[in-house]
Amino acid sequence: MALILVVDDDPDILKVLKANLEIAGFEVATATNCAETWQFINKRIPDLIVLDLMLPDGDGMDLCRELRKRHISIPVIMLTARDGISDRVLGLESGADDYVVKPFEAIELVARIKACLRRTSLESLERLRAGEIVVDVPKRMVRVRGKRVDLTPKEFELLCLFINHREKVLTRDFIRNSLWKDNKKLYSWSRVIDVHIQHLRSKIEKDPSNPKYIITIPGVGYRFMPSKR
Amino acid sequence: MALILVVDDDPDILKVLKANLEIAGFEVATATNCAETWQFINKRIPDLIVLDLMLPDGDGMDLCRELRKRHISIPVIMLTARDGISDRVLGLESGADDYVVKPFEAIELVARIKACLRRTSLESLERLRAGEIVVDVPKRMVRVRGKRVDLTPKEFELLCLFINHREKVLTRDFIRNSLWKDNKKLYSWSRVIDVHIQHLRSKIEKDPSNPKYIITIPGVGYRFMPSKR
DNA sequence: CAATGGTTGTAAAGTTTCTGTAAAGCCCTG
DNA sequence: CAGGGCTTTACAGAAACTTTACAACCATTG
Repeated sequence: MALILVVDDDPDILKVLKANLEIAGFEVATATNCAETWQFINKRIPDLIVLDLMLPDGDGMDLCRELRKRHISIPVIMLTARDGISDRVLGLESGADDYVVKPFEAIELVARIKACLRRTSLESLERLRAGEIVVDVPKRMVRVRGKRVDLTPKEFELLCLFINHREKVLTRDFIRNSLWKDNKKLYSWSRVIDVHIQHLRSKIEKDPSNPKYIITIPGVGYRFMPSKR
Repeated sequence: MALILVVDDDPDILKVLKANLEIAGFEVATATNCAETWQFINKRIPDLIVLDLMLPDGDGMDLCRELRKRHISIPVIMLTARDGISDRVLGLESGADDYVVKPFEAIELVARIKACLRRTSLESLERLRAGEIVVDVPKRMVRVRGKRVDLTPKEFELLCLFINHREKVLTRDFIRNSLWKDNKKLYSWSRVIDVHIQHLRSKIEKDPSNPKYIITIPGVGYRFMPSKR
């Protein structure tokens, strides 16, 4: 059954929700703040997150946005305190899939969770495929020739970028602008990209010194070739 | 609208798929085995093929390989029986663009078909053509008489310049100002341009010593003539 | 008609720039 | 403070660019 991560700073609410969700047949994990949430997510990706808007060490919306930025696209249901319209709009804009206004009936939450899971399981388009490589974006899992491969966040983003722009030549400028958004500055002469390419090759190529997927276009950039049509 | 050819030996599946795809606005043709598939393809090339892996008179992958061998490069979506070994084999062997695991939701298949068509139809834009030469700019790929040709950055820029100014005589001054922007100085007596022309000719001309595309205009420069039909 | 000078084709050598790679340092988190 | 991930650095080798030298060609000229 599906694993639900519930994040709220009120232990009473957590207790009630956990009980109700388990009755409904879900596996339940809990966290009380942003730090714990990340900690959990780094270990195991749940199928859905129930997220309180206000957390002691941060904002639920920021957390949600950050999830999306890292290509973690599992559904998020927000718990908002008041039902001010602005909160709803903000919640949905931040990438949440649904929201429930406190105080709420546990039954309603369960129903929304089920609906959300049903909806998103159909949209399983989050699977990217290129030749012998299969990327399950929500689970952040990559298989190459059937074998599981663990990628770091940067490597994962890089691979997604390549697959979404298959066959096109990506300049280093383009890659830099895609993976190092505004806040993180990166000197134009930095060789980080090349190094990440090196790491990615060593993980997905059969013979990294004779790459079949990530091809170097000297003087320009790199090209991802899923097959040899 | 796009024409989809669905190949499956189960008439029930065919019926369901046909109905769903037509609702989605596609024109649908069906076949139940390899023989029928080839028969159809010889009459009319569809925009996309949905192909069952197991067919009564052959293997979907073989059919797919055969398509590629005949340079029919329309997208193929495979229907595979189960996850597991099959997708490893798929990845290794066939030239399919995507696959869907049975049993599947019709919605997912439609979504994948749309994604696939969107990808491949966008690709046919941004293309330059000149006689037997096809240049795909974002992919930086050049085909001459159907064969792939690798160009260095300077050669590529030079070729694009020629194609964009076809039939016109380009002086060396003009070429120098176009490819060597201000920062890079280039002595007026340098012969670099001639050397690059030489390299380009050796890659795109059938007989480099009797060029048909890049014609020398003595005392002036060069002219690109794609005219031969 | 042969000599001359200017222009282009061509191959090869010289030079510069770019890339692969390993190793080391940094920074954050647990 | 240990470990993992990210970034920098340094250097060797590869690729591309440029120069150079010479042959071929053509037109003009003495």
